[in-house]
Amino acid sequence: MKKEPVFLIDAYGLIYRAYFAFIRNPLRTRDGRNTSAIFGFFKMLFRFIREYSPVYCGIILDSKTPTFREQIFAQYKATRQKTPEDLHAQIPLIEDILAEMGFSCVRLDGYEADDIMGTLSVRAEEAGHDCYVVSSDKDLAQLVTRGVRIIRMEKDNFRLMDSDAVKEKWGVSPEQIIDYLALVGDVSDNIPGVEGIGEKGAARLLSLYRDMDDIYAHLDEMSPSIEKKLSQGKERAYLSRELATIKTDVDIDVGIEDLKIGKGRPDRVEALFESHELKSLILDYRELFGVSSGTDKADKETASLISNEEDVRGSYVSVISGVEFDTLCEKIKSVSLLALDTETDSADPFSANIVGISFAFSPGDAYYLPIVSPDTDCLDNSFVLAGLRKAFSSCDALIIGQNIKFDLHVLRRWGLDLSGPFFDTMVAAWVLDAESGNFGMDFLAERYLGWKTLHYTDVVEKGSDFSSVPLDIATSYAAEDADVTFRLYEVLEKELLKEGLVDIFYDIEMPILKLLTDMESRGIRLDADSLRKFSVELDEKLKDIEKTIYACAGHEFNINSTKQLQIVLFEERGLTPTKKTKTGYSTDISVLEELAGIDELPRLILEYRSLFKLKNTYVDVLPSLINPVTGRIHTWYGQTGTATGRISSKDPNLQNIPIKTEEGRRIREAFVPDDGFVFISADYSQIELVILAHLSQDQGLCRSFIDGEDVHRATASLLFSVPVEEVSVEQRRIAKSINFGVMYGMSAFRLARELGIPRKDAADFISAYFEKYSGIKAFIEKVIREAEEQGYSQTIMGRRRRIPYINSKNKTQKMAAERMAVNTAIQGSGADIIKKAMIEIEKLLKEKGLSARMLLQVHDELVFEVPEEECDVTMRAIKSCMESVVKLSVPLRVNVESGKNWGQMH
DNA sequence: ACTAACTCGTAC
DNA sequence: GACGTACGAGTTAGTT
Repeated sequence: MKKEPVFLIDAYGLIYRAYFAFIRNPLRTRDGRNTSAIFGFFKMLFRFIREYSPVYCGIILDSKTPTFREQIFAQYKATRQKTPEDLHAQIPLIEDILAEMGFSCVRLDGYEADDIMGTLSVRAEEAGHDCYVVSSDKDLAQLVTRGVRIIRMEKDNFRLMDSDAVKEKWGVSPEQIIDYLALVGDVSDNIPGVEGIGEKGAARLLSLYRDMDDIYAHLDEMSPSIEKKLSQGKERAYLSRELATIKTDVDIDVGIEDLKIGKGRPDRVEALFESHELKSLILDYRELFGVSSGTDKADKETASLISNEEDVRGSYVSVISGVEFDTLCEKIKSVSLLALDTETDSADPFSANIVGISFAFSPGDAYYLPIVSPDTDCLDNSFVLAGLRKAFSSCDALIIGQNIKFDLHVLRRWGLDLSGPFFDTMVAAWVLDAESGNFGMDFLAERYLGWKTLHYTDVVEKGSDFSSVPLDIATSYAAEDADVTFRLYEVLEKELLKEGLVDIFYDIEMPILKLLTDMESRGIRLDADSLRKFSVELDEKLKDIEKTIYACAGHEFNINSTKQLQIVLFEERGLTPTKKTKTGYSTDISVLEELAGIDELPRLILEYRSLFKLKNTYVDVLPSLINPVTGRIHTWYGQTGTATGRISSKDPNLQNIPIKTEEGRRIREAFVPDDGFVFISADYSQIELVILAHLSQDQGLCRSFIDGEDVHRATASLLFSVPVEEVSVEQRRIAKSINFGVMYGMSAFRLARELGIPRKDAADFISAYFEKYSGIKAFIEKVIREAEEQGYSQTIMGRRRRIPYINSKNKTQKMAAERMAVNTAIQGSGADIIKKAMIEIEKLLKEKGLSARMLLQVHDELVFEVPEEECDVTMRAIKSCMESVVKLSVPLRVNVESGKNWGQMH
């Protein structure tokens, strides 16, 4: 009869894996001890036992003292991070539990677990047992023979690997693994390997030659570069081989019979699990080891504790019967607050299909309504849709959601329209603290509720989606989201009130949310054919320039690699670098422009770059983003994407479509209105400078706007003391640079570079500017002072942004913070104004019965699609609406134009 | 193979 | 070090 197999478990491998699996969300006892490693280790061990029912099973540990490998090579594992203290503390606890369970733990000073496993595997095989080494370390593959195999932990599965599997995975046989490792090296163990030989190269060499000696005996057959690498790395290769070789003859006093799992002491095991507050492991343990429960009392306590845990989760209801659904609908109709969250099969709001909807009506009272489920019959979809439609139409609750714009799209495409009012917890958190940059629900739950949520990745397998999550898990995840959203609402609502941000939130951001949803779902039409033609033209031009560049450089290279370009420009051609980056010399546009006068190549690179950018960022991408259902492009407007209050746009970003160059403008021209419609574009004239004038009340700046002058010309006139009509083109250019520079806190260094003048001259311009515009100087100082005192910068409508480093002792940080403070006051006010205008325009259009559709917002510009016959009246309405949305002490002017494409206007 | 950091370039 | 706010393409170096 065949002998029972012997299993050897690499304990540290499992322990590390368990600990880091929970690293973002560690398990802790009530008094704060980390128990992630204990929990994860035994979960995995139990799963292993369930699958393999081992009789012989040794738990093998690494030496606590340095091993012989460190003696050979001091750098061995030198780059490893030190074991975290809270992990280290769990190891003896794990050993204790294992001992009480009846497992033998084996370790030996001076040797790694690998060496012990190697030795015991040989002994097991000799004694006629099959042997399995449980580890995910690829080094162990060298132990594989006919009788020895390895079991790798992959995600949640165990994968058995024999000789063929090793060959398939690494391309070499188990006997060659040592040589393979010696050539490739190992980053985590800090084994050097041969420099320049990677996995591919090593596998190829070992398919041609038996082993390393064989390789070195035939160096003359190699290509020159491989030969060079090998001969230079010979010493390291042989050292690496020694390090990678697992010992199979360690002098250790352990026999196979010692590995037999002994009789455990269940009461002690359970007490230990209990002391670590890991009750679910007790159940697993009892089930696996067939332990009859201990005393009645302990049993009852445990059972009640476990059911308590389940009570919290179990109160989330899966809605799968008609009666439950009816009850849910009744609730929707009668409540005044309702949190909802949709689950979908994709993160893209314009293609995602609905998988389920969760609702919460008060803290803890949450429901999950599955639409699609892998393991449960759902209610008829059209029945559910009809029922929800009816319920929502007679619902007047405040609808609460996290990133609810997404849900609105999904529901709308499913056939369910919600009209609000809305409360978006993500937007609320952003209004409260835009600087934090994180508005994800998991983060907010932790920050505002101290609640650790189930994470999406805990529930959905990688590469899969929510439609394949079993109902009970889907319910605990989805209903928790709705529950947490509801609870966040309660906290955030109070915070908004306390911080005086209620108006911004309810009067601006929530109406904007609705508006953005409409703009996004309308989308915009694109003339894809014209772009495809353009793409071909660009491709030809690029190929030409590429050839010219190679000819000019004398060889081919990757033009897109700044690293290679640096070599070509600054080494081969001997050009002088004019600017540095963190990693080397800059090759950006300003540098190339300077060099273009001296050398031909930089000019070619400039042209190449601009065309390459156009083609790969816009021309080829935009047509691919046309939605097959609507035939239009649907951008995603980010309402929480900026720290200043602006809106952002992505997939595609329609806020950075080229306009400055003739070639770039062709892309704008590809944006066209629907048949029978024209575009209207309305943009604020110099809005940020107007705001600066208003906020600073600077006399000179206000004057030029009141008189309706060209501001840059007026600035030049003041700066150079010449009459307005005598300002030269050059003078206006300088004035324009300074006008913008001031709002961004530009330095003399930068201005000098931009204008190509000495730094001293630039500094003189700036000080002359502030002398003439003394009100601006005072304004900047005031904004900075307020930020220093309050910790935040404020806009015209009371929106705030925290300025973290405004009181920093570090001068660079401090100055950067000052620039942020000043710019936020201006840029953020601009954002406030156009947002308010958008809301007013939408209202006015509705009142007047005009059918114009707002499509795009580009910070100071709005683009509409209007029926041709309504064009003129709509243009007038929009203009007057935008100009009168705020009362400033200087006129706020708007240019309106109409056109048959986006590029035609301006 | 995937990810993060870096550089560059487009817009306002 | 040196100009604010975004998004995104491509390269490179580091990690699985």
